[in-house]
Amino acid sequence: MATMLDVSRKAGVAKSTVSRVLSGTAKISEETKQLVLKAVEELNYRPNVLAQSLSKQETNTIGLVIPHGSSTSQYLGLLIEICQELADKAGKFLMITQVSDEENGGVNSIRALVDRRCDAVLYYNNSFFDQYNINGDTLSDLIDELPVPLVVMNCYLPRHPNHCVWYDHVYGARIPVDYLIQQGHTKIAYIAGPLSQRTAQLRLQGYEDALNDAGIELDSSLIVEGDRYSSGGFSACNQLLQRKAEFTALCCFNDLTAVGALHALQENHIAVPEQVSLIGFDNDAVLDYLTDRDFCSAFCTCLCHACDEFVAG
Amino acid sequence: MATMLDVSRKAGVAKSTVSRVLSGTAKISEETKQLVLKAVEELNYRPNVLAQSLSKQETNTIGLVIPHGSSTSQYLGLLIEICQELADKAGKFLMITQVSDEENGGVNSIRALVDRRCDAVLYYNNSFFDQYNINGDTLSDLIDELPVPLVVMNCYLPRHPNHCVWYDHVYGARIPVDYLIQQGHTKIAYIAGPLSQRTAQLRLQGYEDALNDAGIELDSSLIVEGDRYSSGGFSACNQLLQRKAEFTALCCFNDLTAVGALHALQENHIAVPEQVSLIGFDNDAVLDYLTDRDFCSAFCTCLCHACDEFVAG
DNA sequence: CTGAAAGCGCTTACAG
DNA sequence: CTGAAAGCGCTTACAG
Repeated sequence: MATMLDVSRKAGVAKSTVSRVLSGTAKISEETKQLVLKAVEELNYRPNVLAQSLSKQETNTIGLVIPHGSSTSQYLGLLIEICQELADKAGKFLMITQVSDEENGGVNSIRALVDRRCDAVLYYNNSFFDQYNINGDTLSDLIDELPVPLVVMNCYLPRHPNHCVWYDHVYGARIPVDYLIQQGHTKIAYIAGPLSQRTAQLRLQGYEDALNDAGIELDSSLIVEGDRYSSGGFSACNQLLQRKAEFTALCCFNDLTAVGALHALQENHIAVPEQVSLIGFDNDAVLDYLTDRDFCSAFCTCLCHACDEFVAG
Repeated sequence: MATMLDVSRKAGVAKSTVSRVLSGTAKISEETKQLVLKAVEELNYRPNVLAQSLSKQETNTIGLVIPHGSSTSQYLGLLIEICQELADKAGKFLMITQVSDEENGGVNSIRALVDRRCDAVLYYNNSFFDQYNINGDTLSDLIDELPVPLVVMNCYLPRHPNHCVWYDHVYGARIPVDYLIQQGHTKIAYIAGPLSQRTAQLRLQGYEDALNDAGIELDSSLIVEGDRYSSGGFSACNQLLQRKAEFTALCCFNDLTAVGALHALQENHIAVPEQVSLIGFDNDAVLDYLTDRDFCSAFCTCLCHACDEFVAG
């Protein structure tokens, strides 16, 4: 591979002159400039970015750490797409790496990007998939320790409110419930996500808050735990039916759960939405492919917690 | 940020000694080793990977270029996941970057990774999404020119058969058709993908080959073009029905197309599979969420064209 | 076992 | 406008 020294020799100038021509940071006579460009062309020269970065003490690179095990998530692709677009606009190189399936995988990935001297690092905290999820304190410690900015997505860090971007799950989850109440429902059942997960806890909280604020008494027999997949929604809904729970509306942790619940209701000949109003969450792409689109979905289109939106379809 | 020089001074040894302790490439007395490690610890020292790479003339890094606009693709996440896993096993760092939405975006991304001295680069050619798709000749030229190996996925390069991994779409697409023929069907309709795309052409070819080899005459009125989405499958199927085409089986470019076709058949009160056998392609995750799973899917689980599989469900 | 020195391929004051 | 030299933070022959 040709180096800058090769180019300078071929052009009969100093290395520094080649550097100046290529960077355009100094006045160079047209004549030598052409000499240099010709040599660059002939040698098919490309600067070594590693050497440039080391010398300039900056890489013009943003690091992005994506979670492990998220191949099924519809968010991942969107996240990458948006980050790439913003990086392009800012003229930065986006260096993406995925967390490995090992202890401290997340921290290791962040450090790997810092060790490669990214000017800043973005970390998407996936509360669901990573078995080796980084906890908030560790993330906060990292932010304090690292020589470059670390921004964490999908996780609230009390010590570093300006270094994190998170969803307001409590608020987001209560919107559809408020809507149902507004429609006159009082017997509203809820199929939660896996309650060991914070997101699921927070959304359940939103459901409870909405009922409380409306003066509707909480009925624990109307709440069942699902697993965030359609199969969990199916069995959870069956549980509700078996215990003869009375409800006119059913709110679900997410759309997949709602799909499962829909199947269970259909099997039990309960008409949706005539007998039971069904509502999901996420505006999941899967909704486009349902034969029967009998429920609506609340969704969250923006990574910023201020932008939650709700559409009843 | 502490450098190796800082560590060496703190430990009272030479820079080279610190390097040797950290790399473990030389015998070092236990005493100085401890001195060095203590200094490393106290200074919270981390080696600069850029400097290491420049000095060692290798980065131990594999580059992966993923296509632009593929946020909706189920393959992307899986591709990343598998590459990451393999890189981990090999002890390599996987540097991922996404193609920008601009002219020469693909080539630029590949070069960006080479300029960062990746030891090898993987490029996933996405025939559907990239409007600025790299053509085969350009890719072959790149392979010849680049100082590191470039491997292209999802594209066959005649000049570099050992630098590409591709799907055998013709073969893959004929398998379900062969199956239908074997079941006794002779009137088999086909909803193609967008025929401006190579993948769609090749799969249609597979359909035609299967019929030819079985001695069944091709009937162009049984072939309609879709758009690879369910809406295209829906309208394509309606076209077939409007022209009163007679068929006992319907084969589709992919599963989304088949989902659309299913809706159209249902609307026209045509029972699946009693009156029409329906078959898709991909084993798309969307199948798990259908209320009526009345068709089966051929799928391709492996990136290697030798591993196509078929399951009739 | 350890150190001094050269080198990786660039950039950038410093001179002229 | 251009060159010689120092420096970015490492590794690795070369000595001893």
